[in-house]
Amino acid sequence: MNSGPAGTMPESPLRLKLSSYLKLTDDEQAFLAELERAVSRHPARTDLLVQGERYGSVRVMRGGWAIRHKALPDGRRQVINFVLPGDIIGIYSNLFETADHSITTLTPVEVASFPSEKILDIFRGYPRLAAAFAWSAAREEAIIAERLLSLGRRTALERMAHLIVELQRRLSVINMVENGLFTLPVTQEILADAMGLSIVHINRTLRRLRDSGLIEINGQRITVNNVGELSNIGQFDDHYLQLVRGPSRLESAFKGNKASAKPKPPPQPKP
Amino acid sequence: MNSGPAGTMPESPLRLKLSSYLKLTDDEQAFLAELERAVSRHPARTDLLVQGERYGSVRVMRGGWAIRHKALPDGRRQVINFVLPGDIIGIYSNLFETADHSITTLTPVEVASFPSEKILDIFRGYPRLAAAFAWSAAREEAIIAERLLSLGRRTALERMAHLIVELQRRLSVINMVENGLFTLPVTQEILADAMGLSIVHINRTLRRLRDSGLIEINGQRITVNNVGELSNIGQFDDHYLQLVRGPSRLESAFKGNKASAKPKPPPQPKP
DNA sequence: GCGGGTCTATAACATAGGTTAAGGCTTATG
DNA sequence: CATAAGCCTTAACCTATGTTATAGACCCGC
Repeated sequence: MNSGPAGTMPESPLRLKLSSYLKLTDDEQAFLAELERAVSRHPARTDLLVQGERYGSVRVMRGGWAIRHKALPDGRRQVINFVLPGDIIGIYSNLFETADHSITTLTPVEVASFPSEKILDIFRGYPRLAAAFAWSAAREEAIIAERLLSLGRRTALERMAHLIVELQRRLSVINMVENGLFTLPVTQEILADAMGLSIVHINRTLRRLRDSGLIEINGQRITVNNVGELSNIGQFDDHYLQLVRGPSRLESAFKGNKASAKPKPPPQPKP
Repeated sequence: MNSGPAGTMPESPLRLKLSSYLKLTDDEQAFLAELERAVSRHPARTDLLVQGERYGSVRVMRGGWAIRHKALPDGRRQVINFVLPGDIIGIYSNLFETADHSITTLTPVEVASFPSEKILDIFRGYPRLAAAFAWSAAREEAIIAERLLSLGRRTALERMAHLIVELQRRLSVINMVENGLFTLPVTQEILADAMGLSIVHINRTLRRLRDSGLIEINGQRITVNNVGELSNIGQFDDHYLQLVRGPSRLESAFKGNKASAKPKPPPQPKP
């Protein structure tokens, strides 16, 4: 996992993630570091947020894993997404009265938080950063949409293959994969709830993947031996993850905008 | 459908929708109207956006239905969401290079569009509107997450019931439901792709709902006879739709912020 | 007013994935 | 050190949903 010299601020996964989209200026980096300063720790299996409760501040995962999940009144549960280091919890959904989902830690976790109102400051003062945050939010939505495609149209085997490749890709960006090996601190029950399958069928499916030599699992360590084949099986197309792809569209948007920003100052909102 | 006197600007569904969240000032309404001025029409079964192509401007649905969908290389398809009047296409995903999904019209459609860069203007000049847009985006994500729960954990009958109630609710906000009756311009094939089911099973499921008298269908007109029971079956909880619920959290956020906005002007971005 | 397309409807049959049950392994605990 | 609590694993059996096939209704262009 990420760690720095004791007492120092370790590398920020959020910064790493945003950097894959946009080269941040020193100024922006400083502001970001400021946002992430108030850090708290929580043990594994703790609720950071509970369906129906009010949102507090905006949270940024700095280390550890969590899940975002929704439950039906009768107890059935769906994991919406895995929350990884660098992920932001409730940037915009903070605008809701109460949460329509829960967030629960899977491992001990380190979370930074800042008051929701800061978002408005970002909008006004750091438009590039605001766009990077919006990009991150859009990416999260894209991940969920892709998962919807999985649950709706992929078979169990395809789903599992797809998920494993996705997690590997997402973790790579924040330097949490080494030679196809990463930590997957997730029980088969949670996998089942994430893939819309039964726990037994998850087991069967993992067995098939292991038997065909595509992956290896010992404990919470998983090794991906053949990403290519796994991607084929899952019909994985990294498009939706919006990883590094040439000069950012945003850069040019701002170039075009810089000009218009001076001659035409934005109108003042009426109180 | 929405219509106004010929030649006049008809009521804006986007304004209606946002108003359910936030009372807009005259100024904000004017700006919104300006954003929606450039209107174009498209026939049914037209692609407004194709998976893999570049995004153009930001689009606002003013009338008609569309679907947002993703396809697998082998042709299987998942409808991610229904795009209804008042919905915004690609506010933030515009920040991506290319689209990871397609948008296709189901009916003739009226769409307003404005250049992506305007979003930055909104951020800077109309923070309340920016928040309302963010609310709308977060709501859309919540809808997708709820759909994920449906596909993962609800049975076919429950899914259909849930979808029907959801659509009725969403359409109500923009005045497109009368006495439980609304237009559903959707083939069973599209329903199948939306619910992750086969077309045959959609047919069976609709039949059950019709036989139990909960709904009536003639052509594209659907009547919901018993929302209560339908909601029960689908375990429908309108929480995720974030409909009117008391004094908006946002209002107070801005009250709190108004004070700090003056004494502490937002820092200038470095060019 | 006729052929062809599209959509709904249903029946008969097939299967992916669910359920139940049971054993074993590991770690925690008194 | 014995018991319990989680978790993984597998087998046997079951069912919700998929597949294939066929027919009829409707609409459209010529």
